[in-house]
Amino acid sequence: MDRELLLLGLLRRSKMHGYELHEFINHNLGSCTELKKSTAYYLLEKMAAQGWISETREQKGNRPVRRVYTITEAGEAAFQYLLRLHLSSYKPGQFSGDTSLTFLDALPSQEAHTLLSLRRDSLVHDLESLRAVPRHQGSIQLVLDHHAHHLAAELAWLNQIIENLYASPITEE
Amino acid sequence: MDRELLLLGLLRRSKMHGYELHEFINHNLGSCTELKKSTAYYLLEKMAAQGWISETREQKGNRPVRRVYTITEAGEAAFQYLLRLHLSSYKPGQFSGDTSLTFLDALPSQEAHTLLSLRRDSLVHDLESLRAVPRHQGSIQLVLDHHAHHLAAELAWLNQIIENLYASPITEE
DNA sequence: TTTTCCATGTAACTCGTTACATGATTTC
DNA sequence: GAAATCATGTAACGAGTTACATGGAAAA
Repeated sequence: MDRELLLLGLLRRSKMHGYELHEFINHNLGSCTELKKSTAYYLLEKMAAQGWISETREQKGNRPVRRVYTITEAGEAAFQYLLRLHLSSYKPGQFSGDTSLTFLDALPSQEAHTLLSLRRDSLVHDLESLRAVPRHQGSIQLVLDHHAHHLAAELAWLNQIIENLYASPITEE
Repeated sequence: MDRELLLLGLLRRSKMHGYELHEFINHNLGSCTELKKSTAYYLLEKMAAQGWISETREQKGNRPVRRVYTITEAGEAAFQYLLRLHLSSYKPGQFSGDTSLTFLDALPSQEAHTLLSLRRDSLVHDLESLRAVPRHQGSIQLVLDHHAHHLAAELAWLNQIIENLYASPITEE
């Protein structure tokens, strides 16, 4: 229902074909959301069958026929409904690698330190590349900011944990 | 691979049966992680087949036979491997309802305000119930803290957005 | 005595991914 | 002429959930 919303929302702006949608998402939201090509095609077919979008065909030269999708009235209604539904409630979801944290004390604190430092590195890397993304207009930027906000929060937290690991080892070994 | 790690980690502490594992997770980590009963049974069977855990049977009175699982050497090795693997890298994942944020500007700012306030309410509720959880020892507490940290970050962010919605409406209508 | 808890199981299903295959077109 | 891009498609798989079914035991 989440990815449907995404596709509907994009089709609301302008009609597009599958490849185009996938590309747009990857380029503009790739750092926050992922939508595989096959998933896009799959969802588009499904939504077309549901009557949320309608399909017209285009062809250029000898290339595969483009299936260009337009949002329908039913689709617009679904969009409006889903948007409100998702906006109005918070579902925590999982935070990155929490499970492994559960067992951090199974490791010697020195190794825990090393591993978490690696984690921090990959986090910093993500954060940097996110900040390198050019600004968007409207609420797309909101999503990017949101993501960055969380990464920053995670970084702060990680730093604190790593520091504490020096101060008071939590090892059992 | 994440839930496997969780089950292995718990079985490392003491042997348990499926129901027990599920209950432990729900009671102690329920606010951060979810693991459905059937998923637990399913994974336990799979891991037993893989040789990561071994099964013994117990029975009390006339109740269904308990399948009690013990971690094997192979399981311990897997645990050690998976733990390091997961600890050492950060995978951002999705942040709550980001998709809907992408299209926030499709709503009149007053309604956006109302909806996000609702979202904040549910977030505050989650945060409060998380803080009501009694403290645990060791790194289980780490996970709870981590979760709380993120909820707090999300709350701060949401508050800021909601405020901005007053200051400078982003509506198109 | 009715509800909740204990303890399992399983068949069907959804969602999404992986890993392929095809073939024209543009760019280097 | 090789590589990347355009544009689709599909079969098979995996993880996890839903929804169901079974029954004894303990608690209200």
